[in-house]
Amino acid sequence: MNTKYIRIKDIATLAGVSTGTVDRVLHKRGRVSKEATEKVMKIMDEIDYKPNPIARSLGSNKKYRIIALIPDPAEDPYWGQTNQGLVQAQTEWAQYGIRIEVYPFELFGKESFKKKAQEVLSAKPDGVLTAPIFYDEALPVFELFKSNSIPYVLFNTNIPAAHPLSFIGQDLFQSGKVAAELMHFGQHLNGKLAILHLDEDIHNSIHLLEKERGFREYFKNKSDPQFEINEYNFNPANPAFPDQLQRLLTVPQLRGIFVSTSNGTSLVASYLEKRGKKDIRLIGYDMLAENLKYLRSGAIDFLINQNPKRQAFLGISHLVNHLMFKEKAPVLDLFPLEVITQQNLDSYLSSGIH
Amino acid sequence: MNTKYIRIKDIATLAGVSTGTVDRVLHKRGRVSKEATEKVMKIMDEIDYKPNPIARSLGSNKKYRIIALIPDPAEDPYWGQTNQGLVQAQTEWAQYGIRIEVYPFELFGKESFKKKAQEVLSAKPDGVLTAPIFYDEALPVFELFKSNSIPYVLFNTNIPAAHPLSFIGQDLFQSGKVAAELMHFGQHLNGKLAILHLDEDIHNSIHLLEKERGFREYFKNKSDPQFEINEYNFNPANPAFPDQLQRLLTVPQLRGIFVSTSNGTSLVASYLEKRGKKDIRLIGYDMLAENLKYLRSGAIDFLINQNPKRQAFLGISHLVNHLMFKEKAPVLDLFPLEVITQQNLDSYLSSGIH
DNA sequence: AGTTGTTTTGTGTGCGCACACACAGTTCCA
DNA sequence: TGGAACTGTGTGTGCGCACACAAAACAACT
Repeated sequence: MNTKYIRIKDIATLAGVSTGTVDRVLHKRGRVSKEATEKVMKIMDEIDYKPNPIARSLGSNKKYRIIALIPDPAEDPYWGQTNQGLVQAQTEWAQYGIRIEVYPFELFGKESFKKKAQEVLSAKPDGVLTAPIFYDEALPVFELFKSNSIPYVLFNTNIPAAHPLSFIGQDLFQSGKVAAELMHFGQHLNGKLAILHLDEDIHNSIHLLEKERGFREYFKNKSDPQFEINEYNFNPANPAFPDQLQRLLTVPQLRGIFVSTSNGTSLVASYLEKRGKKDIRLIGYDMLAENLKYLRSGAIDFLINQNPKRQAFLGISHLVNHLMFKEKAPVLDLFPLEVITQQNLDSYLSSGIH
Repeated sequence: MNTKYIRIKDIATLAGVSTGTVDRVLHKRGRVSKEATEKVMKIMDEIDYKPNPIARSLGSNKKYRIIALIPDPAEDPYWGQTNQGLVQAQTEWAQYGIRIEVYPFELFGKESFKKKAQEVLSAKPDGVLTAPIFYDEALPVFELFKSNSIPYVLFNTNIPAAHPLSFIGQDLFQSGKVAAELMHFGQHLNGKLAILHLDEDIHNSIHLLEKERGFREYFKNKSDPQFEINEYNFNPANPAFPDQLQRLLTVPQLRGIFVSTSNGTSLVASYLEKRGKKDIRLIGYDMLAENLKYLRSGAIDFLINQNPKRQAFLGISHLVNHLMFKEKAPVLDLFPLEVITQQNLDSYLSSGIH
């Protein structure tokens, strides 16, 4: 159990060349004769050389610039939490010479996204972290990143076709199933359930549809109480929205509402509370301040935590590990589907990011 | 936003001394005149010097030995998971010259604990991670550690009086409340609830009593369905145990069972399944293989995840950061009270340790 | 053989820190 | 008054690696 680690110097000795040559072979910098390369390669095959990441990052005294291309954090509390993760990552990695710049785009602005993406490109960062919420617009951007060999990590919404260095997020289909399970649990009366999408353009929002699909899937072979499931697509920007919502709440035998977006839940909760919550179960997403308020009051029964803060933080970490320590990031980093209740809420708040 | 970081050399220049002197002041090695110390201290006050942990660990090319003093992992699946966390920590930190040794003691053996603790002491490790499940026996051991200035981190069970470098675990009182909340949720009939402790010596097991206290606390101001709560202390080693359990399940109007230990839950579940689960809700702890089986089958409704694996892993990490990077570990690292259900189970399993 | 150009190889320096060691200055006592 | 014993201080080396640069080897021409 000797923990004596092999150094470049050792390889050099074994191969009968100098450390410089080994270095060149390791980094594929060329300028090495065929013979020397082979000698080194042979030793490398025999020995499991693991470069010391600490010495590596000390030696190559590089500064890295990472750009986060995300919806404007000021515009939306969910993305505000994302931003917190970035700030935390910045603090954590600052001493290693990592600089994180945020390029915000408008939450519902596809054009804004495209424009900012271009800016990111011309800024030539060492790495990019982004949440590709517009599928159609995102894909060509990643082609550009790829051809400029800028590594990029995705979070929140996955686009496997983009072949990112890493994706960080949740299994949204399964997330819908969890919501359904919680909706179903302990119910003893037949009735109706509502899936509520609060978005401007539901058809371009795969992530919401995935959740709905999971939700419905769960109930396919459940019959204990019999439920009729309906979905509603409301646009909060629509003036008729409050009316639509009011009407929804008066649907007879409504047993529960599942809100697929993090922002809408508190709104529904407020309406529900106003007219007296008559056993209508409410399930939504994320620990936004507003949501927590209604979780505490009991208007919201469960929240599923997507943990945007940690998603962002880990996104940066994966990039840093890739750039700085040449470690390979997990292609898929799926977060657990955390169930937040009135009673475990504080334990989540105080635990920060692990 | 200049990320130019301050080095020892810079401080030396500013203070008008050499780097060696600064080094001595920083490490309190003595052999420095009052004047020089003051000069350096003055600069240190003005400037926020953060030593580069990377260079630091490279420079002081030290190897650290950490001993984990835990119940025998082979004896018990819960502690088996703990051990997995240690293995993972070992892999992670091996390249930094950290060696982790496990000193197992018998799960119910106080004498064994004392004996092993002595061995740990004479092995003179650089740090110790331990789960002090025997309160009375643990305290004097920590006194010894302290007087030998061996830093120690506690997990699983907290003994604040031991003043460890760091404690990692959960708020057990709150954990009981979460269990109660889940037990209460969606119930609509009056009846009885059982708290089940499966332990040899309940009175020395503060952690179980804490959970019970939290459980009862929750129901203090709940009356929607009216519950009568009884606790049962069964000793699994007792031959009468199966009978006792059988009898418990036939208690009329029993609505739910809360098992305070991770191991017992699956046993109760098996009995429950055998006689047909008639709406008796079952809540227990931890993602042990057996528990997961019954969670999947529906016999167990919820598990609260104490995450022994991550507790152990982070325990080591805190120690390493303390030893190697001289970072101060959080005195209290409380984990979130994770609620595991049939549907989010897999997302937890696949996510590993974050 | 000499010059120039090209490829290959080795050596040196620095990253920021820890720590050993050497040196200068002081004290103390024979 | 010389030397030992001690104190304060600065310098030097090494950690393992990356990378610049110098040196060497070779090739291709005059």
